[in-house]
Amino acid sequence: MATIKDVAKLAGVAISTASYALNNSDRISAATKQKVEAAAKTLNYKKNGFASDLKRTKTNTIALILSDLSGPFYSELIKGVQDVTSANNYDLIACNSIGGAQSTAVKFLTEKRVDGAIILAHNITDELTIESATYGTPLVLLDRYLDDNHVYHVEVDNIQGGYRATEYLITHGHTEIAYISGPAASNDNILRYQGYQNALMDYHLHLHSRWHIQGDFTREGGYRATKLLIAQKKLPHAIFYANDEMAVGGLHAFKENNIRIPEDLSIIGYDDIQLSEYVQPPLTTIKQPKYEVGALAAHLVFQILNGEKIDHHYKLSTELIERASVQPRKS
Amino acid sequence: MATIKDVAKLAGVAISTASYALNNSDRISAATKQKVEAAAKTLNYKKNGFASDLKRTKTNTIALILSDLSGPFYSELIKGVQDVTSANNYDLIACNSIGGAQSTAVKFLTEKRVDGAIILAHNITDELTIESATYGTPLVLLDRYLDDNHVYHVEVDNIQGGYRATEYLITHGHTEIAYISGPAASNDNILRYQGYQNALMDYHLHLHSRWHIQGDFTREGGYRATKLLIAQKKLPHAIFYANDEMAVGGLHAFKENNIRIPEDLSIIGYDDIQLSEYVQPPLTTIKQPKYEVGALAAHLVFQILNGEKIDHHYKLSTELIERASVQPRKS
DNA sequence: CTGTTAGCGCTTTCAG
DNA sequence: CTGAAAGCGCTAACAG
Repeated sequence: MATIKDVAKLAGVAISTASYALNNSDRISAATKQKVEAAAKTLNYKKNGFASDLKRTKTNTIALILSDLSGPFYSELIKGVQDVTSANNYDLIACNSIGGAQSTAVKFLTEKRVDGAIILAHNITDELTIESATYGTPLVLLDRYLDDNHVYHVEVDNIQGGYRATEYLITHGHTEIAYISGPAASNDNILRYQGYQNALMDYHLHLHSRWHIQGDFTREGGYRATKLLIAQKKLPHAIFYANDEMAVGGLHAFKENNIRIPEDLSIIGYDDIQLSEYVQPPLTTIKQPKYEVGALAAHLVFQILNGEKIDHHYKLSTELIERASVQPRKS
Repeated sequence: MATIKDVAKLAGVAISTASYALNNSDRISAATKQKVEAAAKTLNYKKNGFASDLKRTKTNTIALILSDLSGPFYSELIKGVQDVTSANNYDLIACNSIGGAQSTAVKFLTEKRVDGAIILAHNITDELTIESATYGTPLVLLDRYLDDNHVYHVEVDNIQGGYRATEYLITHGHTEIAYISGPAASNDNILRYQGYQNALMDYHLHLHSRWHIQGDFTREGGYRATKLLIAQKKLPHAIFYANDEMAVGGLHAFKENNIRIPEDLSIIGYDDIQLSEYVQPPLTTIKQPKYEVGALAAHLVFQILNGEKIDHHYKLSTELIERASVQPRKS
């Protein structure tokens, strides 16, 4: 492999000259520059990125860490991150955190291979996160809260979202509203449930534990939870699924049991995934500003990188998307 | 930032000793190792990944290059890649090729930041690809063919897939079959069309140019192409959409015009995207073995990395998924 | 088992 | 405008 040394030799100049020429410094005469470039071309010279990163002690790349690269992608979020990253002339790489401490994500975080990172992956431990943050890599967390001076947060207001969903159901005349939850450990889930409770309370409705069914954010889980609900003799008026995937699973269950949505029962989801528009009936749901989350997170990284003092916490709000899965209750 | 030098000093050993200790070499006594590790801990030492990559001249990571990180993800494909990458103890990063020569992808390819790459991105030029391959990075191309000694290919048999789709329509009694194509430049599209032509020929059916409508693989494009088809006075018996996205768009168009699928007209798609199962009616389509493509591609990278001599070309076959959008023609 | 030392390939002062 | 030289942080001979 040709190095800059070879290029310099072939061009008949000093190494530093070659380096300057290749990096478009204006200290180099046009003629010299030509020579060097020609030499580089004939040798098929490629700069070694690591060597220069090492020297400059910065990488110009930030990482987006996700629990699973192959998972359901937050496509909009990525787009947000991507747009501002490239606007700042930085590179973006995505890596997964499968494998915990052995994962690519941890390695990149830990070995200073990136200048900053945006994390949306529950399986990176808090300790590791703090540790990485401490030594100077700006870290923006998207899915949980960590009280550390070097860690920043952007979250969407899940309490408000949960509240809106529930309130919408209530104002459509439903009073018996079930909540099919995500995994108990999920922060998002806890907050949405919080919103659900608040709404119930504000409208003086009772919270029945029989209508809090455990799900897990998967379609399958939504299906099972719904079956369970159906197995209980009495149905609620409406169901708030903690995410759309589960609502889709629920739809299957209802179909199997000949329960019509929204005639017999209204349902609302959360997330506004692509599918929700196509399912029968189209799902009314709470949409999160995913693009904005991504863009904001990336912005923060750059502000921190620039040494600006900024807040540690940002909260974005949600939007209700009305489709056809909720109907006023005809009493 | 603490370096290995600091660690060595604090531990009272030589730099090399520290390095060995940190890398679990068995040449180091347990006691020394303890000392070094303790020192590293108190200094919050993190190895600098680049420095060691530079020294070892390998990175242990391979890249998966996609046209757009935020695009419709080939989730299964990524999973395939991921599984074999981590089985080989390698890291995987995904980067996007938006921005052409300025993109992260090109930078990583070109600056030797990865040991190998799998490319599924039309916007990386052939020249660049070959150039990168030439200097030794194993490259596996997923979406096109390039005749270069250093470039490897895995593709799914699109001719066969196109043939199957068309044949399926024919054996259901349809003789006037339209083809809504992808972008003219797309290799996949060309091959699928080839299969379509072959099937028509084998069954002695005519190829009418009025039934070859230009699309672009997007939902919107499928919608427009379908509108166009509808605007012509006569409808075909069936339509083969070069991908599912376009078929979904087509469905919208038909709905608007009160044309019932599959009663009035049968349609078949290609890809088996997640949506196709949920759309009304569920889409009959050609499924590609995406996971296998990903896994095989990653396998190849490692074989090449190990200096094994392997074929330059692999072809996987497709599968027809029967759902409800095709109906036998009642003449 | 431990220490000395020579680079990996590049950037960047600092003198010409 | 150009060149010599000093490292960035780490690894791996090699010699004790």
